[in-house]
Amino acid sequence: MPNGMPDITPAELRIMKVIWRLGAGTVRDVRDALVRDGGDAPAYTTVMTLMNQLAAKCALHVDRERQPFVYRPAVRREKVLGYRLQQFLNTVFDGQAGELVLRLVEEADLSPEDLKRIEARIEQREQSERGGSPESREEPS
Amino acid sequence: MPNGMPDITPAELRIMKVIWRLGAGTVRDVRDALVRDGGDAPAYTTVMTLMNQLAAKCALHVDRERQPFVYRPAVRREKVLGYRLQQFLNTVFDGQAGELVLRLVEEADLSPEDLKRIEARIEQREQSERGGSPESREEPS
DNA sequence: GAAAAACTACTACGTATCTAGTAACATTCC
DNA sequence: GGAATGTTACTAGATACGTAGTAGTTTTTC
Repeated sequence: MPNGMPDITPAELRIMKVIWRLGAGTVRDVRDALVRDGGDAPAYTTVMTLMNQLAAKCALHVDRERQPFVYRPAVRREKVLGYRLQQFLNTVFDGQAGELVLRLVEEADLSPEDLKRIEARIEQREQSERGGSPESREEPS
Repeated sequence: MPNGMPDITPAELRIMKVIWRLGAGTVRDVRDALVRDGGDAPAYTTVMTLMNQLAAKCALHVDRERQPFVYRPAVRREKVLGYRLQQFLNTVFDGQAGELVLRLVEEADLSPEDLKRIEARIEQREQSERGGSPESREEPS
């Protein structure tokens, strides 16, 4: 399967985040949201350039029937973030997910609730690792 | 405190990783290591360019007494990776460390040993969170 | 329906990054 | 010491990215 995940730049990612939040929107919608979010929003035409680039790489879908054009996500947030995470993990931590998690647990700002959730997830994983997956049966000869 | 962390590009980071591994080395040492590591190593002069850039931004220290010049790290691996992680966390996951860790625990390739270590670290953290200072034990009444 | 406003397409420019070459300089080996 | 080899300094080009303007088109508003 070709991976097909579009390569989204940092500036483009900022746009995607707004669109994911809105569900759909025009250039103006996105630009306004950015203005509201933080002080330093790019110019209207800059936002448009980015959104068209995103459409060109199939990260956004454009409805050109409506005027003004309505843009909506063509890739799911989870997919994109997962891809970025994979890239980061490989390039910075050489794929050593253990080291990365350890660091986060030690240094990152995690609430007690976060910690609980994480522990639960680990339990769950250990559980399924032991008996769980139907694929990984081992038949001793 | 000024942050002072040099901004290291992806290509530069590949170099830093070799130098951290070697402890110290010449341009040739690094280039040879890259050749051995993977198939597609950059040209000798490319490696030199990158190493000089790293020296210019104080990520490497150059001993110009020796010939050929000997380069060694001027920043610690932990610091650099930590900085990158912070940046990644903020730009991609909006600082939501919980979400990031959860994802890793679910999807990343973690060995049972990794999981154990992580659990231990979480325990430790919850411990110190409750009691505050490391020495003060809290006995439930 | 004409003026005003909004929107879109196309182009452009500065900076960063990656890559590597060329020429000059130093070292080594007969 | 002179040729061969290795090293360094400087330069350069290609691509990507962020940013935004201008001109032309469409829509809205009197």
